[in-house]
Amino acid sequence: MLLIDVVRVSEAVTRTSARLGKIGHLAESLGRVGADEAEIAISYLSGELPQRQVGVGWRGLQDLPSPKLAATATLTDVDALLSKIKAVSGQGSQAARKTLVTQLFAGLTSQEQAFMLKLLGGELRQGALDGVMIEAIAKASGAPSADVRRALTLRGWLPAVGAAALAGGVERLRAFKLEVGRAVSPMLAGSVPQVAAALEKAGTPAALEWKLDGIRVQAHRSGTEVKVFTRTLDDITAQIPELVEAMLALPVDDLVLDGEVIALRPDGRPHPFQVTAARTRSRIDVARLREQTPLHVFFFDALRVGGADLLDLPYAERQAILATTVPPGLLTPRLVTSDVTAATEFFTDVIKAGHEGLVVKSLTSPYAAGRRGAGWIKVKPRHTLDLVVLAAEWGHGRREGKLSNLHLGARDPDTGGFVMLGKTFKGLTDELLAWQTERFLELATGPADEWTVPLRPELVVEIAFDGVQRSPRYPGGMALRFARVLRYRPDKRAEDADTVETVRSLML
DNA sequence: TTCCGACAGTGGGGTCGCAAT
DNA sequence: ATTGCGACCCCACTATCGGAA
Repeated sequence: MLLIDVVRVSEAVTRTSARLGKIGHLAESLGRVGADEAEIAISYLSGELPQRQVGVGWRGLQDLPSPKLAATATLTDVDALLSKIKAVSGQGSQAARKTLVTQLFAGLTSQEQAFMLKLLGGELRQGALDGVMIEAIAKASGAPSADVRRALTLRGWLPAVGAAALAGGVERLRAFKLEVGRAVSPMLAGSVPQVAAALEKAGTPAALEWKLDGIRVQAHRSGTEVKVFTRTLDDITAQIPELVEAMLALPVDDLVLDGEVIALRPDGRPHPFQVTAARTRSRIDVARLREQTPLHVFFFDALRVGGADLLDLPYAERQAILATTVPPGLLTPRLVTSDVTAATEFFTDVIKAGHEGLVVKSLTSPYAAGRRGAGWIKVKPRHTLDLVVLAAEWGHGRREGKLSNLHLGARDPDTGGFVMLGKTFKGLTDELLAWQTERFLELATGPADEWTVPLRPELVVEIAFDGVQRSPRYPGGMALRFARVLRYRPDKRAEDADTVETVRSLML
């Protein structure tokens, strides 16, 4: 199949707003693709590369050669070149990489170039990713979408699942099994602001578990072989020897467990997330790092124990098996209750212990990939501050032409000025977006650059956030984590905004 | 007819490893 | 030695579609 065919389908999908229409376009093209190119087509049309990443980002895509006139590149051609680029990037030669990128784009028409730019930049924006592609695969192959989803959970990579479905329909899909050593798509959680609401959604009794602010891990053991995967299915086995040892110490030698690793202080309280992140990303001299900053693992689910697959069991049963498999010290603290008061107390306890919040889980739900908000619901406390809008940035995509991203500042009584604490674009409705664009342009003090409009510091906005973290970037040495807009405060003036001292007192 | 679950889009801060400067 | 880039950890929220109620 030619790349141009895929590009035309992507363009049609982008133009079509109805989801069923998008699915129709995608399914039609999957019906035409050959078996040897199915994985590539599915990959590209769901916005990813078969290589996952090739070491080329926006910077490596500057100064591209002029386009060809005739579209002759096949999917196989393009895929082979991308594999070469990935290999060269791995060896670290920027010049060789640039040569290959130039070669790739020199073989494409302007239409194809535009597509590959978006694909490599991870910004396809055609309104269809995995969720829509699952339905398209189902439609093209004649298999129920539930079977496609199920296979995706077990295999962890949609193009392989799609190619199998196109080649052999539902039978091939049902042949996918959990394989120890190969990552499974992890189950995700939705979120609500209150414990009571979470209980209601999950159904009672529900399991309440401590939410630890660390790194999600999926640990596999087959005999003496252990592998550890992150939420996005990257292999981080080498970075976490503590977890490897913990897995090998278990009395069962064929298992897959789900949990969280986190760096704890000697007193058992958690380090800031940044400490855990740094530890789990470091690959050099891990032996020394683990002495300074040991990682602890807390398991909360069992997908396979002693050769038995547990994914389809209700959570309560998986939990019971987990509890007999791992020692109590490695289990995530939990409480099973129907009582809102008891649940609220448990929430208070976990916050007092310095952790992030709770995950409320239905006792009856099976282990299902991707589906946020179904069986697992997280609850976290929310802080708020009244901050001043210092500047705004022009938005992209559906926010083009709107001032979108806000620069937030706290008042500094010593200087009479404001100290920037970060940015946010979250929480804005279309109406608010339109209003603020108009209002900001009245307050503009002149464009600083192409993207940012500095403002007279007059507007006060109420911001919700999860915490204050140490920042190497911002002048006050601190930044807000997960800041989002709650509402504007027209009743407040900049002089009424919260101060840097208030913010500093929240940083621990 | 209304409601609501799932999905995609729009970006945020921090950190590491590596190549170029 | 420092800087910039790519990748990947953590992530919240709104708009929209279409099936469920």
